[in-house]
Amino acid sequence: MPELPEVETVRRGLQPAMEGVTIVRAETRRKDLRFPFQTDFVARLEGQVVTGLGRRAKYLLADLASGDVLLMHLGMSGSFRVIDAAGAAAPGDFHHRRNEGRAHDHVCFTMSSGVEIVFNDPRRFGYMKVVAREALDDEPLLRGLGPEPLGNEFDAAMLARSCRDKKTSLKAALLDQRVVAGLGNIYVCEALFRARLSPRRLAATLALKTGAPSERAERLVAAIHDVLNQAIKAGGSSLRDHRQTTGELGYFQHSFRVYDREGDKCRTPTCKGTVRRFTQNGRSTFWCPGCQT
DNA sequence: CGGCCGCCCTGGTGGC
DNA sequence: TGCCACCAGGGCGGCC
Repeated sequence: MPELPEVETVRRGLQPAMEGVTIVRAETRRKDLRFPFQTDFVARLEGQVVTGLGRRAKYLLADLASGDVLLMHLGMSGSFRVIDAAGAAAPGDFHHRRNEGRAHDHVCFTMSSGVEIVFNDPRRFGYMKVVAREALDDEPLLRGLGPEPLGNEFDAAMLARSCRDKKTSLKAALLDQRVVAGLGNIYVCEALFRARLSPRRLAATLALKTGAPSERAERLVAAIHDVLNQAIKAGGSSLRDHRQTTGELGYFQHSFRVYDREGDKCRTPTCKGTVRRFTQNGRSTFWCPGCQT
């Protein structure tokens, strides 16, 4: 579920509940998520003021007054919900009692405001880790991440440079978090469609022989920007159970042009093609062979 | 080392 | 209705 737009949506949902607020109590309801919790996980959180909530690629980073940073990753199925002091999980919602607990509620933060923040993750591919801020540059989970796709340094020249010596497909290159950090299967498919580039095309063809970016690289960067910005504006995509922290659904899935549309008509007005699906590096690729070359 | 595969885990869906 | 195979948004370790 969570690619960059979904994680950014979660960050914006959690920010008012966390920033400037103290974690009074941190509770882990099992010994591990993807990895075992650190033995001092709870101790390093309790009593700490969250001074800021940021994002790097698909990671959330909560800065703590102690100088530690709480790293959080949603994996495939992780979500947060914010329960206010009255017990409502969403405005006007009085059906959810505090501490009621649902299946797969694994972590609960009780904030000094009375708000509870609950992390739920059925598949447990998500994880949390507390790291000293000065050790963040050496943190294995973050080291090696490529540029933020919406950041200033990510442009056609940079993308072409990091792809020019690759032997792999454009699809695989864009899913490689070292090339650009935060895209997943959905937004890679959508960006390639919008840039009219085939997922099978060699990544190296983003660079000219001189090493300069091809016009394709310019188109691709613009398409990545567009699709991510539009998805963030829509509150992300809700496939299956992804929700915002309020429980509301994002609605960008209605704007998909190829993802999950196998057999449907291509949405390019002048194209009579059909959306196709095939497996690439073990994952589904959706594309229109009529539009994408 | 680059690239690819298998796997971690649970749940929903679609076919029979 | 029940059962089962298959699929899913991520990313790591290990293998070639």
